[in-house]
Amino acid sequence: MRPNKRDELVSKALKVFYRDGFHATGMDKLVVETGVSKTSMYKHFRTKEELILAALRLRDENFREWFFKRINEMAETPAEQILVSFDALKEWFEEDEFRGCMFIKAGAEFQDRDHPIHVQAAEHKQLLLDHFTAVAEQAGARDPQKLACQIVLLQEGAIVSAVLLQNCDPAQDAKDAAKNLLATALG
Amino acid sequence: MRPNKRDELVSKALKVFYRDGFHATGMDKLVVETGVSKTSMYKHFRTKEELILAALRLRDENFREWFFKRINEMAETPAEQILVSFDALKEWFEEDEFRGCMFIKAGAEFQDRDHPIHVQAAEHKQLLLDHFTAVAEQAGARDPQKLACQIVLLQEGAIVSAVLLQNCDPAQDAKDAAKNLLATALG
DNA sequence: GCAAAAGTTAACAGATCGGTACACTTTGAA
DNA sequence: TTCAAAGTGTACCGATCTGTTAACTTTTGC
Repeated sequence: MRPNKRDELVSKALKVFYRDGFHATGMDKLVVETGVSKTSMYKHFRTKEELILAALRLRDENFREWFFKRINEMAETPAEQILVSFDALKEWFEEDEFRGCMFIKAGAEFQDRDHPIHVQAAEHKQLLLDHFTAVAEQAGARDPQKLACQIVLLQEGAIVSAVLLQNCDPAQDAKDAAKNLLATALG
Repeated sequence: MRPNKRDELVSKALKVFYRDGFHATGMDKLVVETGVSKTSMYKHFRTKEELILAALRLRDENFREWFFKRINEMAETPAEQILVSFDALKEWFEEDEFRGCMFIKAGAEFQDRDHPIHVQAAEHKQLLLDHFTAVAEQAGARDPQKLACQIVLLQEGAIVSAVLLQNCDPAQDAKDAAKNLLATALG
């Protein structure tokens, strides 16, 4: 199995799953949209679930890499990095292909807490939380874990609001709320 | 058509959709779980989509009624009402049957912004936003709309975190963040 | 008590689901 | 050049999907 074909499949499947959802995307649609034959798909992945898990793994890597890189480009100090994370989110929200958070959607479609897909979605959120906990520590927060929970909570809320609400600017609102939190947690 | 049978169907279908998801719930499963014959279902609703819309309508009524009633029981002043909304959410999170927000899930399974189900999910969020905008006005906030957006954003974030994160207390974290916001918006 | 309304069971369409089987072609390295 | 690995197309499997049909029973209002 040449690894590039497999990666190509996962990368294209990711796009379709993100755009159309997991249950709503059948394997036959993936054959058409990815250009990879069904036989080949089932050589690489024994089940649709395995393919979804691989797509989520790739999404997790891609998103965190982009998110943290963008944050580092925009700010240097830990406190500023927390704030500009909302500017990065805003850029994401304004993309044409923006369709909300893939892991919130995965958790919504596979609700059983023991389901591998739900578990993997939760792991992604935990990784983000761990990152911002470290940043909050560097920033000298009184209670870094709590501050990080609150920042992540604001991020989740901004994403959901960006999907379901119009006529408002959730990224900006969340950023302003974060400013308040930082002032209290650091002051 | 006796209205109570129809209501019974919608009410039971709501439970199944909430527990198992929309795409994952077939009409045959609904026949078994609701005890209503398939023929009768399709007399009341021409399509599954119409049934989902009716279930979401009921959920919207039930949830807002419960939420606002619980808030009014716990606090009298507008500012306090905003704060105790997070205590009400916490009670919800601790229910055995808690499975996240039905409207976030509906928006996640039906992503097209023009899709009737997505539209209806967005309307629910807008109604919540309108309510808290009015409360923020009563509380004398400088920018009631913005404060309400932020409060709702914290609520959404708390719900998502309650679903996907463990070992943390999103309702409490969100409440503390809301305290900060209120101090700034009212001070 | 009787007709109409509302309900039931059960079988059935036609499409799609995840997944497999088989025969064939392309690719890459020895 | 050759040969195995990897990929393709297509037909197919049984199950399940949304939705329909027909014959029958229960409930309800008058």
